[in-house]
Amino acid sequence: MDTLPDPKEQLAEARRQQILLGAARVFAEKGFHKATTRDIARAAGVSEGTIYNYFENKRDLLTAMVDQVAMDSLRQLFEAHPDDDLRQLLPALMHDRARLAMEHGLLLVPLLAEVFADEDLRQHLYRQIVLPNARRLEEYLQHQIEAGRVRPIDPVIVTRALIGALVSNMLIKLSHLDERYDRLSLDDLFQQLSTIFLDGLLAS
Amino acid sequence: MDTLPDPKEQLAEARRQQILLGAARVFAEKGFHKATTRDIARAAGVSEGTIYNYFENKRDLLTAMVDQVAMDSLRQLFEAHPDDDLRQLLPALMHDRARLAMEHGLLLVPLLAEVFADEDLRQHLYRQIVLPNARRLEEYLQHQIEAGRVRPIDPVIVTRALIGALVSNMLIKLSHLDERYDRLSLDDLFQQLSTIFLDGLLAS
Amino acid sequence: MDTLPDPKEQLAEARRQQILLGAARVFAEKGFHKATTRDIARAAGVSEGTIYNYFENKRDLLTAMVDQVAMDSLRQLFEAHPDDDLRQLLPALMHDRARLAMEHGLLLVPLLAEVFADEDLRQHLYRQIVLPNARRLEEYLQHQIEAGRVRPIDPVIVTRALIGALVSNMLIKLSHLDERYDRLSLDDLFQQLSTIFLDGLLAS
Amino acid sequence: MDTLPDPKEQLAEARRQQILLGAARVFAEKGFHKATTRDIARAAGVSEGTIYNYFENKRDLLTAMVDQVAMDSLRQLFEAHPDDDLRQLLPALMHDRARLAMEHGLLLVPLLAEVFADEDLRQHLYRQIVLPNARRLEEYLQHQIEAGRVRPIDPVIVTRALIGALVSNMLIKLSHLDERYDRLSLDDLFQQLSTIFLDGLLAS
DNA sequence: CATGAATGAGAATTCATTCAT
DNA sequence: CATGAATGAATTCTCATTCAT
Repeated sequence: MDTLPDPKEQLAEARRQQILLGAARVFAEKGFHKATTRDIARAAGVSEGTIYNYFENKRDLLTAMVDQVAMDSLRQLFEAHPDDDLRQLLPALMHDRARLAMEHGLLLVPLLAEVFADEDLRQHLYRQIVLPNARRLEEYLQHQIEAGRVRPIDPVIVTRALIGALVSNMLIKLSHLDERYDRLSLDDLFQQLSTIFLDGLLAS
Repeated sequence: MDTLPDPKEQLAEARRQQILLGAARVFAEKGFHKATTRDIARAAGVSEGTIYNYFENKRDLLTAMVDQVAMDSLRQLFEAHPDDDLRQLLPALMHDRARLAMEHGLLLVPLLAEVFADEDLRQHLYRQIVLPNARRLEEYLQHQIEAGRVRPIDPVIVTRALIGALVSNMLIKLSHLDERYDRLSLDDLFQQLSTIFLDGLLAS
Repeated sequence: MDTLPDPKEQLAEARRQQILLGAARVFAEKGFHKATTRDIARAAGVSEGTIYNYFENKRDLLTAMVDQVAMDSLRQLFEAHPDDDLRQLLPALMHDRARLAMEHGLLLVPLLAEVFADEDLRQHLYRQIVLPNARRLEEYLQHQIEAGRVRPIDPVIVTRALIGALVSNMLIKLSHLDERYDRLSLDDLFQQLSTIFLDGLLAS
Repeated sequence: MDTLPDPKEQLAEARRQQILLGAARVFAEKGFHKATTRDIARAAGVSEGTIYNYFENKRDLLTAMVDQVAMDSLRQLFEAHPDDDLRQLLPALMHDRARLAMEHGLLLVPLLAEVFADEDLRQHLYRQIVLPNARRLEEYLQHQIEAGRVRPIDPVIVTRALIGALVSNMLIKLSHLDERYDRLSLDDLFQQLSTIFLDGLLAS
């Protein structure tokens, strides 16, 4: 229904994906700057020139990746858990985002690197990925607050706090920066994070 | 007791700082990769060659900066708030880390960029800065848990969650990524973050 | 009599002209080197590949243009002014060559550029265009000298002097290099150039 | 008197000349576009990087050459022949310009090529070289016209006609485009050109 | 130690040309 | 013949690092 599968366009899209995948692999291994277009071409199984038939320049590969990840939004999640309370939603949400992180593998790390290094890319990522997804959670929280089921805390801050808490823990786990995380299952991690955010630290 | 102020060494140390400061300024403005040694030399008021009398290479400037930041540890904070409960400690801790971020200004952003891009630097930063500071909080939390004042939640996870929540919010605020943060004082931000972590989201 | 209009060949010739025209337009606008085959294909309304069905390579387009211009020779002019004396012939000749320049527009400039840059092309142009046309004037001058109506000056030198004088003035006028030429009609220009060559500078 | 010979600056100027000379040699041999920076570096006996310490980019080498040639102006000539009439001045002037052409050798040809190809360079050359030199001759002619020794013909046109006549003949001779020029001495060439411009073609 | 000119490896990008469809 | 995606050689320019002065 979206687009008729014009065979030509389909082929082009496949090529795009092929190149993007190759680039992702090389970026994940060497980081953006140390990845040469030669590396990328080789990894994607095309010639260097072909890359430029599908992307403006090397940086454009990054931007395209951001948009790629952005496609995979939270919409389905919220539709699948319409009226759940936070106790069910929060772990599910973490699982979903974690699944995304695992799918895109360590590509996330070099992507983040460039996001920090590049003002424009940072804005691009924030607007394309963070904001649209965050907004759903914000709205959900707002409803819960109005229903009296959640403390009156700024949903914007909560959302970013959640993202930060999740990302930092995932990063440490995936990068094997701290061996204590190697003995910790993702389920346990999400469970504990959920508890923190739901019930707070203080013993009641 | 540490080092007698050998006048020669003092001069050298001053020079080091001078270069580091210049580098920090340029990194903050252009990011690590777009900062040329020429820029740095100019900003520091020395010649390019002189940089290499004090630092191995350009990347070493980054490493040195990490160590610089690391010096400024949490030690004093915990000594100043020995027996405080979390309600006092948490906002103070955030203020302290935020002060650090403001002091080093947006240098943090390019620093983070390279931290993500560079495996070794990532480990270096984690071990030199994150771990030592985190450990103090972990220990503190452990004591509080044992004393029954805090829920039995893994202090390691809590600590990283706190760091992530704080860093993500600060980053958005300092980078002006989201205009809603422009109307939010740091005090309010810290207050809300503290509440989230202390009391949780759920209405009691 | 030359070639029977074989409909197939006619179509091919039309295509050739179509491509050549597109190339001329692009060359005139961007110069030879900055004109890409893609530009040319687009301007000619064909695909890049098609260009290579009609021309060996990009440079061949230039050579073909030279020959194109060469077709338009002075023959008719001399046939139309058989017995005129130099006083009539010279301005007519300048007009004719100027008309040619205007017709081919500023294509001449990038063409000249490559002529200077490319030894082979330079010879090609000299032999295909300059020599055949110049020879007619040389012969005419030779007759006039033998008839005592023109000073005994080397017709070869005179001819090149005339060409140079005409081309340099036209170039400055067409390229708007000198605003004083903007207030000068072509007629006046040719009149003055003719006077110089006919009567010389010295007051008699 | 112009500049105190600062030894450092002198060295730098020598380097500049060294690079310019190398570039001139390569340009003369291969033309501007086919000359690689590698070629130029090798010909100049420096590394590629060094070129860029003295010139903005490859094209800047051309611009610098234009200015170099421009230095060598007609001033001395007019000062040496203050009150001469055209009969002496014209051949002297041609000799002088021809000497210049010989000195800079066939560098002129690739220079001209780029002048035709590059709008900006064309203006640069016209203003830096042609205009200043032409103006002296124009003024001289104006005086002679007012004194009644030269016909009242636009000095601007005459000057460009002279330049064109000289350049075209020289180019053919130096490029060996026409074997008839191989049997013609420069002196004879200049003598005939002078006669044409002074006395005109028509037998008196 | 300070200097900054010289170095040259390295990399992104372009584009004429080919060729399978 | 027409197409245009794929190719990859070729080239300019940058910049971290060295080292003679």
